[in-house]
Amino acid sequence: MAEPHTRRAETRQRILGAAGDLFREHGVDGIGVDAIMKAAGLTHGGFYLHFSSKEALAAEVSGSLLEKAAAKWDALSRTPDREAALERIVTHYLDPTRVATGHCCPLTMLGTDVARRETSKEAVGGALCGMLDALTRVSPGRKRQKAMASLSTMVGAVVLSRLANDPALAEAFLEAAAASILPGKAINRSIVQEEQQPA
Amino acid sequence: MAEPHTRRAETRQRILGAAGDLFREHGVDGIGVDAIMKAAGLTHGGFYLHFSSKEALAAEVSGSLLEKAAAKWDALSRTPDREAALERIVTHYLDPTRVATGHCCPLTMLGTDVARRETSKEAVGGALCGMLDALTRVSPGRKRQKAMASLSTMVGAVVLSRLANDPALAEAFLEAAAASILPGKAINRSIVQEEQQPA
DNA sequence: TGTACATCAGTGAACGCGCGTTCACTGATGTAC
DNA sequence: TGTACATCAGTGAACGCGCGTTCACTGATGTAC
Repeated sequence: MAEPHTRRAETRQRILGAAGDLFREHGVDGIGVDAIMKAAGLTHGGFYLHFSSKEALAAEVSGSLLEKAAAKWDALSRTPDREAALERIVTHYLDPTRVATGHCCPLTMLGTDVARRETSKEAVGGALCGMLDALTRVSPGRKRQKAMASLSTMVGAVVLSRLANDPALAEAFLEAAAASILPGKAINRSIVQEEQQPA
Repeated sequence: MAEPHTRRAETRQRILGAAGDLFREHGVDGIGVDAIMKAAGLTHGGFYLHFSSKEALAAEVSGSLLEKAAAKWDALSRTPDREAALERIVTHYLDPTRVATGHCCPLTMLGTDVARRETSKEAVGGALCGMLDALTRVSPGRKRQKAMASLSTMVGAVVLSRLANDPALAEAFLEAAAASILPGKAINRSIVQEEQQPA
């Protein structure tokens, strides 16, 4: 239980995880290094053993969060039933409980933060293309332009939903977006919430 | 040239204007009160003569920026030719030079900041509904759901465009969004850029 | 018109605080012989 | 197996700095008589 470089790498991952949660909730400028380290169960002094600066951490967090999302979409998109895959991606992305609790796409919570930081933009570029590739694969006619519009709709709907102070309006944005991307589909909430409903 | 309450009100507006620019560029947490006051041609001490706190300023800036946008859309939407009005709103919103220079919709630049602040959310609620009303008025069939999806697409496209580090990709997001909202319309850039092109 | 006073917008020094970053140190684990 | 040393992850005090906010003061303008 004492591999040489394992402990260090594990700690690093723990810091990345804590930073991901806190950056999403408070924004990069809204939370300090010491709060992140405390959330990771450490003291602030050790931070620079793992990252060269807070900005470097922000870039790496943004990149890794988005890569995780891209990998998920990629896996979902490599299926024979592309129509069902698109529906799964969209319905999961626009799930109201995920949006309301803040467990939603990093693009919508860190988007402006990333846009203001050159290093973060670079770190995120590859994953963004990966998400577009996956979405293109399952879009009608496999049109990239269609995928870009759908992604825009999803991102915008989540941003607007989190910004609306009326809960009904917040949900309406998500539903309108889903209906516009999946025309003719009745939105099947049970797919998403299946484990929460006993009956 | 010395009306009693005019000077104070003018200064207040100057602070609001400077804060609007700087908050959009750096985020609310990314710029200080003293930088805002300096940009308004004042020293930082006088700030609290006009606003009770930085948070209060953030809420008022968000609200007033969005109300300005809502008023513009409202005026544009009250026209007999609703199809042309929609095209104008969308084309102006998605204008690549505006997006690239940061002179674009406050929703896309302050959205996450507002979503994290209860007072800002409240200040913005009315204007958001106003924008939706205007967009509904000029949407096909005057369907509110359609307007909500279109607004989502526009907001998301601008967010993604600012986040993409490849300029071609950045423009592609805007074009894809316009094409999806205005189907069958060839995008007429000359409407937007008419004063920049001599010939 | 002139003087004395009141009002008011703005100044700039000062405050306490929290931030990002550094660094001398600790203590646990791994290695050599 | 035991001792001596090296490595390394993490600690916590300390740094300089910039932040949001306060406040005693200034100087220009408005008002009273």
